Amino acid sequence: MKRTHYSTQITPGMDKGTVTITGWVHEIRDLGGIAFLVVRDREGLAQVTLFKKAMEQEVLDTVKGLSRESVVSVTGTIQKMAQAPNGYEVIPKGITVLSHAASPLPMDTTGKVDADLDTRLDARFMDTRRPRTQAIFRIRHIVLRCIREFLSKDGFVEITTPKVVATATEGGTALFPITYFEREAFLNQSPQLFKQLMMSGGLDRVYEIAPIFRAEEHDTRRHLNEASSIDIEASFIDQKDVMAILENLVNHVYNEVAEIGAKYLETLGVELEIPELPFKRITYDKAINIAGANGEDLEWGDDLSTEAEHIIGKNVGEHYFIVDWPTKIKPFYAMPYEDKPELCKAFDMMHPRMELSSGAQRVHNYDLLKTRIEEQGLNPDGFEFYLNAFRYGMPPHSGWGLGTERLLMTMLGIENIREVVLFPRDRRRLSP
RNA sequence: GUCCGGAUAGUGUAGUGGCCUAUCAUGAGGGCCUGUCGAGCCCCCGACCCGGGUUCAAAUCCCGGUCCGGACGCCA
Repeated sequence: MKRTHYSTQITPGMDKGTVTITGWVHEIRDLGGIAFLVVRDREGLAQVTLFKKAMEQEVLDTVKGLSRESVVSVTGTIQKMAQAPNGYEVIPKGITVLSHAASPLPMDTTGKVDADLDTRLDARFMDTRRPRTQAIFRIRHIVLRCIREFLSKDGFVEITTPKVVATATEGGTALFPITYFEREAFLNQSPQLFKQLMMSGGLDRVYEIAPIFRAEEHDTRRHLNEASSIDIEASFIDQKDVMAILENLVNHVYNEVAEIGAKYLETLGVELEIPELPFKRITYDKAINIAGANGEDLEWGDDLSTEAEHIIGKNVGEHYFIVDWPTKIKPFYAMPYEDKPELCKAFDMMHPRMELSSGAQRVHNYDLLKTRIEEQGLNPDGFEFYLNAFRYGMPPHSGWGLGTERLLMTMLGIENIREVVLFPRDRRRLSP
């Protein structure tokens, strides 16, 4: 039962060697006197060939009783064979059925018949057996791993902040209320306040990759109610510095995926276009002018509409930053320019299709922060745990949050955000 | 939340009033076949989302519901 090799670790050069492979019955092709059993594991496919005359009856009986997607262990001899896929086949000595799969299957795993996304998500355990779906999640792993490597190398300390929080007073998006013993609590919408606390806390540079929860009833291909956010916060640097970190990170991730994930990109039929450095910078003023010149009129101080994002994205054609936003449409913690306080040191990082990230230099002055909270129509009393950290030595600092799913879907040209999350949570789906 | 579109075998589909005892593929069951690789061939099984209405006649038209897709809105 114990595997000696993944399917792709076996080579024709191992001719006559004995191996044990494990996996799922992908297909059985019975030609009469000869039969082919294709076993699929995480890495690929292996062909097991049965010459019926030369095979023990026990092995033949086992194969006869096999259903597609059953889990098997096959021990046999490697046969170098030019006609076989991968140049080798396994001549079995013994086949063990570890788990018998019922039929009919909830969906096809071989690529012969499509399934709707909804069907696939209902049967996600089977959907991820498909090479295509598996490729997406293997790339997701590469992305997350190399982000951790990149930030760690750059001096960032990985932290974990609470997802269960007490107050709904952070403003903006709607929160999911939950019951916390005898009190009401909420699922956190962002690690923003906590990562800032750690600037006062002296960690200097922190990052977190964790779920965020938004109770908005948005129902689009680029929104989720539970998403994964990549957040950084760093002291003694400004918004321009963290923008440089962000664009370098994105460029690095693309390069790593192109190299390490080449096999999976091929499975997906994706030719990665690596975004060039530096990303273009356009001001908010220029952004609304571009939108206006193309028929989407916005008042100064409006947030960008979906249509405006598309127009500007098409106009720019590659990753870009929008900088110098009106202070009033950015959160209270974005730092206003000293000489022009109606603008702030906030930025959005955009892919032509959608927003990927937003960030800013933060307000680190207690009085200004308190004023800004009030100006945004919020009550500073609800922010005591947060504001307190600004009273006893808070360094200037900056940071951003980057949507993992949006990074992935734009990278891979995937239309629906649900494709890049194993078990997406949206307006309707809560299971599995 | 608003608007638009949709729901037919396990899966993906064709079918816009009678020719539907519902198409095709895949799949399941059975059979033939010693080099398949989306194997091939033969037989067979399996479906009109739910409720109401119109009509001589409804998968098809109308109304309500449920579910799904898309756009927009909402969105640190």
